Amino acid sequence: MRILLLEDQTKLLSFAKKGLEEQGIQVDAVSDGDEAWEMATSTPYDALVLDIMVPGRDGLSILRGLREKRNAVPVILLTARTTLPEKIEGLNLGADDYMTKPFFVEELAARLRTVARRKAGEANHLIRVEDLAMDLLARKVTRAGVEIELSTREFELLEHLMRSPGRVFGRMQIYEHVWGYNMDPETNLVEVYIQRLRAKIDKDYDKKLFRTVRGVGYAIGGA
Amino acid sequence: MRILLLEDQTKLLSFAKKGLEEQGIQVDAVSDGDEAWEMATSTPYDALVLDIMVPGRDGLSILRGLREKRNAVPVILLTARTTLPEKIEGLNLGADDYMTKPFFVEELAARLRTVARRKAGEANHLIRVEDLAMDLLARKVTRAGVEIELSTREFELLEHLMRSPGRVFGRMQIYEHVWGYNMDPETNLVEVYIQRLRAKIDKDYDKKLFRTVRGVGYAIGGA
DNA sequence: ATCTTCGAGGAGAAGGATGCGCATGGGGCA
DNA sequence: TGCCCCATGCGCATCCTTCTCCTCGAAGAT
Repeated sequence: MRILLLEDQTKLLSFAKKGLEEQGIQVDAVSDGDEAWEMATSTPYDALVLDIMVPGRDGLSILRGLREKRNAVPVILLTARTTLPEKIEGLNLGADDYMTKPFFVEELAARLRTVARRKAGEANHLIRVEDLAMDLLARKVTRAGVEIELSTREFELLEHLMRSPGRVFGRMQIYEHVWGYNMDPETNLVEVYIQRLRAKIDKDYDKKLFRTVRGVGYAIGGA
Repeated sequence: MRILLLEDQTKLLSFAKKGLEEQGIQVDAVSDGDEAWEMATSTPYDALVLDIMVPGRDGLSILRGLREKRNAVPVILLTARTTLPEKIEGLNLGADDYMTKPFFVEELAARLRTVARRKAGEANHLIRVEDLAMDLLARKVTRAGVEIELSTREFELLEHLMRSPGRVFGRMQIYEHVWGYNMDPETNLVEVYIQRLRAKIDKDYDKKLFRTVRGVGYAIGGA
């Protein structure tokens, strides 16, 4: 799970980030609203935690903007204890939960898992590996936000690999899953398609996501 | 979230109740219109789902009665596939959305969350995708402000696509939603209608809204 | 230890076959 | 008379095969 955390008190920010990461939640931490907006609109997070009062774009404004763009990412708002009306407004705007500062990091982590799971039924069609994202419903793939055109076979092969990042698959295994029948030992289809995916996905980037394990098979990411 | 569900086919009623509750929606299920009226006027529900054709007070009558009492609770109507005029009448009476039976429970749940999130009274019968706008009430479609004439089938196919911008639908899926029964695998109806919509909507514009995903289906818009 | 050799496995490129989706015209039905 | 549906031919993206060249790594020689 990867989230964006917006909070302008840098001390609290780093404290919360650390605590959440101990619980296995990846956190991108920012203290400026405009920066948060940039990241929220360019990265498919599993959830956002937004402080309402921050420099730049405030949390409510970001939330409103996202919902107008039909972005249903789960959002938890952070409010000062006094600002009740804003809580209400936040929930009306489509926030999933709110927390009053100060808070226990453990509780924030628990709520994050809850809202992420609740939305999972609607939104678990996203698979991410590093900066590579696959949207199963829209059948689109992007790397670093740039869309990549894939044919049907290419897409399905990539999907299979991305569902288990880091895991090495043998050729037979891949063939059975993606093509659906037993492999003619003479063919090199898998190699050909791996090569095509490499050309489209790894070519323009320094960081290579595909990994060849000689004599065994292929894996994506996870290192 | 707690809702009232009125549907006279008891089998469908219990099935839908179960499905919605799995998604965390509390459901009071009734099969009689008079009973539904009693409960709707005495309990503050987050939304109502009303079948139009039921024994006792019918769904449209309940809706009308509530609006006359200035009750702005969100309402989704259930209609048979054939009854087009009643959809429009329902929207005119202040319904927030309609669904054609049979429907997928997940979709009903999604729409419930949508209408419940909206502020009461600002029901929105406009669906927009980029510069393409569909008015469900007036049953009119415009692109860049220019009105486009569509036949009934064309309209309903477009409506289905526009309700989930960017999402790719398979031919069978489309056929089941728009035509309502199982597809003869030999027909190419969907292709023909997509082609017609393209001719009317995409032809004169540089930016193409329709997207073909070979071997899978079609989508509209979506970034 | 380091270097050299060699075989198998993998990368890469290119061309033919396939079948999906586009396009269009015509017949049937309210 | 529109609208809906069916049927047919064609073009092109996709798929798969084939062939060649390159790379890796083991094993023996120095």
